[in-house]
Amino acid sequence: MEDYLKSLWKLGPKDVGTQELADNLNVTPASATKMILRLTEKGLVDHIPYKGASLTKKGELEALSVVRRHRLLETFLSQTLGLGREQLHEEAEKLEHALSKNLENAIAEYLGHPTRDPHGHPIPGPNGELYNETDLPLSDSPMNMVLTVMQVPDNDSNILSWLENNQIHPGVQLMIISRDVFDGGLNVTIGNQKIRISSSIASLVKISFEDGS
Amino acid sequence: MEDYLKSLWKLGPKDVGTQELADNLNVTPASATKMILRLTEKGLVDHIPYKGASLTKKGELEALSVVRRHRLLETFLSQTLGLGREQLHEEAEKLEHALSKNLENAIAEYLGHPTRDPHGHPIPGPNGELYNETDLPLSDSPMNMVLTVMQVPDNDSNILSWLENNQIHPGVQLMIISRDVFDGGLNVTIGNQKIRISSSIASLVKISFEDGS
DNA sequence: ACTTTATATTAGCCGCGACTAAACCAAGTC
DNA sequence: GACTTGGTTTAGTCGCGGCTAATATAAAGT
Repeated sequence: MEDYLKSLWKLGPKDVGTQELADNLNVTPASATKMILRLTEKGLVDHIPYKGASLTKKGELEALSVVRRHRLLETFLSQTLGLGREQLHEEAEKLEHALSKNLENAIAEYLGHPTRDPHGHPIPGPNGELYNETDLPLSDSPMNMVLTVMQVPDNDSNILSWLENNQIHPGVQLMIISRDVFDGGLNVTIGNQKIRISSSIASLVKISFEDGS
Repeated sequence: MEDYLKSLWKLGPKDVGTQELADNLNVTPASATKMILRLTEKGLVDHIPYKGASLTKKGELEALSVVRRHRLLETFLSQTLGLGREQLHEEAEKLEHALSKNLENAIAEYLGHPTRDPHGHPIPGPNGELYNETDLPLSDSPMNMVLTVMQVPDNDSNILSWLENNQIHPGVQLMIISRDVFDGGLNVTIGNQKIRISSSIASLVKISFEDGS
């Protein structure tokens, strides 16, 4: 149930189709429909048959609570155990549903109430507060400017490992040198390395123009 | 399922009755019977109808794995977040089922492969190894000897809070001054305090004669 | 030996979350 | 306007883990 709310949040705020939701959760469309009905019953979701589903205010708060637990856990596991960024998502995914409010608070306290997880994703506050998102996809960013990496994806450990191997993670600075006209691939400098980033990956990395500190 | 294995282990190794098991898990006897049948089916439990159930070798290993996760988590949460001893059990209870082998290993590594949890309970090894238990109940211990507290109970936060308030926790040294003939209550000195410990609580505290270090 | 009593078990139900197979709807095509 | 098509929903099933109510069994007392 919490997984469905989280997916609806991630795929939203637009109406999400059954298929899309099901794919996201590795579940059949039939299962998704059934769950959507249950969530609608509980007042967490608005559902227009044959159209799609979206979170109600109540559902959104619930979803943000799950996201908060997830990202706090990632931060906590990274900080204490030093897990690699590419392992965090999977572990947090399992633990998030078993995290009590108490422990959530203790962890937040311990970490000094962080606002970003190790992938750079914003951590919702205890009441679902989420500050305005201003980071931009690397794929849409201007050339020849110093850019600070702010966010990397969390859910694909292959991509994450590749990024890690190329020193791309939050806080790192880089510059786009050229952009391939045909496929949108980027040539970037990072430190004194030059690497090429495919457009599909570049669209998953978010940057800001300011120094990320 | 894991909870049933854990309870059977805790109440064992004797045959455990349906009632006793059900009480331990806050569940009706009917539910316990049903689960016992399922576990028997899986080869984790031996069941003699109307008699009781006990773990098979396979079931015991599974149970020990759960206990290991539980106690590692308690140790981890205590160490990192500084949770009070009386909060640990409840939180670990929830998380233990969601702890991957990977994370279990990482935590054990981080903690330096501890052999006791914060309540002094032995932590089974990764393959279920459990060293010989030599600690004795305080209630059965001789008077006028320096005793080292080795274990306190983990599952009753009221008792645990009381013990904590009276400085009784693993590592502390105390001495039995006198034993009530009628109810078995103990008068003990601990530091320069004198306190009385009821026999029911004394039977839950385990000690050793050696220095516990 | 027969009956009482306490404990165990079975039967039948519910909710969650998954599945397959079949029916259904909305859209775009001919 | 009828038809194909692709996504959606419904119907029916399963396993897990709970429950209540009814039944069965073992053990103990008369």
